[in-house]
Amino acid sequence: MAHLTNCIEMMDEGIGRVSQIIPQMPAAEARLCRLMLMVGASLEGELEFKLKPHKLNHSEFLTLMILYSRPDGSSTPGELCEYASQGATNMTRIANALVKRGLITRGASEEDRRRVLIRITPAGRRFVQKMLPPMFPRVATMFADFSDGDKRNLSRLLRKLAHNLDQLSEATHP
Amino acid sequence: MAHLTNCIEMMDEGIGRVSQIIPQMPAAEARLCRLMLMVGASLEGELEFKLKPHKLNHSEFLTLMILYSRPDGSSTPGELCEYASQGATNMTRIANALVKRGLITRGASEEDRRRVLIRITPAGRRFVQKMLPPMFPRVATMFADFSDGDKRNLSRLLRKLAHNLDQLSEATHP
DNA sequence: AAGTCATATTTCACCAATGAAATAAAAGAT
DNA sequence: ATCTTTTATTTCATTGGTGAAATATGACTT
Repeated sequence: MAHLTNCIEMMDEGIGRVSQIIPQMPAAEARLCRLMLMVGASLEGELEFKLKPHKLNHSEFLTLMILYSRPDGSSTPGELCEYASQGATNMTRIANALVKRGLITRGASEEDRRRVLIRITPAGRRFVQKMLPPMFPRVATMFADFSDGDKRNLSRLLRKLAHNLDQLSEATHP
Repeated sequence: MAHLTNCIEMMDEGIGRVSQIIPQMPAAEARLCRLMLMVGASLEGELEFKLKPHKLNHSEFLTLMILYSRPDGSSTPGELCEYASQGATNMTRIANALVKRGLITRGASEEDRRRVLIRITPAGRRFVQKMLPPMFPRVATMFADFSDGDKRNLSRLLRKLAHNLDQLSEATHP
């Protein structure tokens, strides 16, 4: 039988029993949390699996994609840190790796010479355009049996949850 | 401004631009993937944050909770590996850590003496019962503005996605 | 009884990620 | 002109997970 489905079944029963011992527990919400965590981890695994042949990890891929998606194909380490949710140390490492492979370049900014301008190269663009399309079928398959309404709904609910998570972390680890 | 919301906005624009360059891309589905990955990672961070004061990591917590949720409070390393999605080596480590803290015990099984019976201790139960309730408010807050229909829908859609992911990985990395 | 399979642990080596602190360089403020 | 702030890099130590191979033990098969 399939792994994720197995774990979910197990989790359902487990939470059922725990909420009998501890009735104050918000059982439905706890289930949703666990579901999100499991599916998220599985999706993460899926992605890493597809990236491995290209010798990219998630952060490198994300960084490259951010650059690719920029109108001018460029950004700065600080900005990339923010959007790729990485520390500065790690971003330096990521940029090093991508520069070494010729997918991006590093250069000093004209206006503010403290800043470093990171720019995707033509080779970087070609690389993305070559590696992306083979992923499409699998992504499409994941949502193959989702109606348009399903997709809209999932999108809406995830965004709502994201908003609440932001509020939470802003309130506590500010 | 809030971090996750920021990243999502950025992602939305990025995918919009990429799908203009590469029109075959399943843009809506790609968005859902990224959303899942972002929210999942954030939730993971939330959880680790709540576990840190108790000096537990996610795998240890999950293992302990599986035991706690069992009618008889016991399991075997192999089974725990499966449901906690961990390798055997890691499960040995996890069990070591929990035994050292007196939260579980290890003993030989009666029926099959190859097996090791892992059992949660009374101290382990008390530990769980003490650490769990303080998490409830935050979990509840995450879904505070979700209607019952919202929750049902999210649950349904995540399970559907989980099922598809299982199919996918069964077909490819079998 | 011998051989094979199943279960768990240990050891070892390794890689990925993380993050704090020190450093460097340039911009901005007073 | 000096001090402060911003930005990026470097260094270093640590953590966490991973995985292969060897070992030990007991069960199952014939």
